[in-house]
Amino acid sequence: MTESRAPGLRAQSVYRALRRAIIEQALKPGMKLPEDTIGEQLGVSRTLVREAFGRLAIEGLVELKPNKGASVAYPTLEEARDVFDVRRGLERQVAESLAGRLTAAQAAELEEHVRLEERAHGQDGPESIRLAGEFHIKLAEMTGNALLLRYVQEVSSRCSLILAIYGRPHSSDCAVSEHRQLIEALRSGDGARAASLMDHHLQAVVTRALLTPRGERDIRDLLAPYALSEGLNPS
Amino acid sequence: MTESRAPGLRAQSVYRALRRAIIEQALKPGMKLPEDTIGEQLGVSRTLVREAFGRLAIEGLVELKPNKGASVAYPTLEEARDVFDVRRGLERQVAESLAGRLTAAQAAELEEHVRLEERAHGQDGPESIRLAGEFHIKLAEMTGNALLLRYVQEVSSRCSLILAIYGRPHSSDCAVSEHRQLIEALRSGDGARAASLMDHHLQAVVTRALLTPRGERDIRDLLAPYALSEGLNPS
DNA sequence: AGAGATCGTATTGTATGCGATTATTGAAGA
DNA sequence: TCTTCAATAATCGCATACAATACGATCTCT
Repeated sequence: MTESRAPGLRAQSVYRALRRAIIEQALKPGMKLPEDTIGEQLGVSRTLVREAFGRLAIEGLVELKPNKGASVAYPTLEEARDVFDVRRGLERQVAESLAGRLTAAQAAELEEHVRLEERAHGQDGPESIRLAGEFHIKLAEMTGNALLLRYVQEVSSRCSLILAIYGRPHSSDCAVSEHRQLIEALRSGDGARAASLMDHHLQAVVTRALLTPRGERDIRDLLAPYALSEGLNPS
Repeated sequence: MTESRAPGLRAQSVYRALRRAIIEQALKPGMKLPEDTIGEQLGVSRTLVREAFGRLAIEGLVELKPNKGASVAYPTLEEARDVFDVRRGLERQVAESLAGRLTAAQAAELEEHVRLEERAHGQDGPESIRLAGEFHIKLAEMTGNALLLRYVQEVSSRCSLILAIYGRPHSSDCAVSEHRQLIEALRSGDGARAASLMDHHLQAVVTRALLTPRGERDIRDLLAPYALSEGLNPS
């Protein structure tokens, strides 16, 4: 009696565990993911691990090369742009769909959330990042459109991964004030304005996080830590 | 030597086979899908079938109930609306992204495609439906955004399934003329107009296919074929 | 010593097996 | 005849077993 739960639930647990581990960067981008090691660690067989891998691969969080196994995805800058573009489109739709249809309770919930964000601001903990992400998820939930929610969740995950790779140390990715404005626009029922705000907000995230040219900017910066770890002295 | 192909390829074959079978309604909505029957039929083990099921479940083509197995999805009208809503948003984005950026070759390809559609019009064969769907896929491809393409493919599949359930006999789902107008708008670079055309085009598909109230409209209509097949005589 | 071949090990891809859960059949009782 | 319940059969969830491939180390030959 290890802990036999409902069927199909352990599979999902594995999926969720890996997903979180990737997003929180316990598993770093590019890292190799051997099936049996992970299965062993999580107390399940390779079967379930593979199942989780399949799902994560579809969501773009792991890469799955034939006969070579799985590794944490390492999106290229091009893929990153694609993801952000789609995300903007998706969340624009969220905003349009929500404008003027927000119940009082929902608006209150959002404002409470923003308050939490505000408090967590300053501390650069993962808390701040998580909250910022959850704000967008909450909005998607409120549309009542399950598919839209799923897509937003997916692109959000991928964005986390992307920012982990290409983002600045901690740019506190979402500005709280922008969230506030957005709520206000949604309340007032101005769909076009809400959509536009959302669009610019996400665009701002990209520029703040510096998804711009950078990238293979300077090889020295990429190599410096390795040099140090080897006791070498970069000129 | 049955036909051992590259590894991982058979898994995908199973996925594709099932996907097509569902979309072409060889496997009808709601139909039960026992793992070993299908595996036997396709010459693979349950393992690969399950893998395919997982993917198809994510894409909303099969439903997967714990301990009860898989069946072809039978979307509710609500889910159907959600899917079409998201699709409109997604394809709006396709249109905006493509407006003014169409190369001459691409435009030519689209026009050729529309010509094919026109020819296939009239015959109500599945050919006509397939072509109409492919037009939208082609557009998504041309954006060069892999994620956007994937999402559009997914919602397209689901729309096929939905129209199979709730659609009129054969409403020849896309009007050729609307495709023509759209191409013209894309050429001229008028993004707003292209987006709007796309939006209305897809809206028109919904109304043509009668995704409106209907549904559990009249039980007699649903039962009539069964009565006939039993030699019964509906009053 | 270095380049290349060869063998062993690790890891993946797929099939099969076992226990558990659910569906189905049939018989007994009302 | 209809219901109820039990036994059996079918199916699923998951682990394990086996085959194929890729990776790495040793060994050889120049």
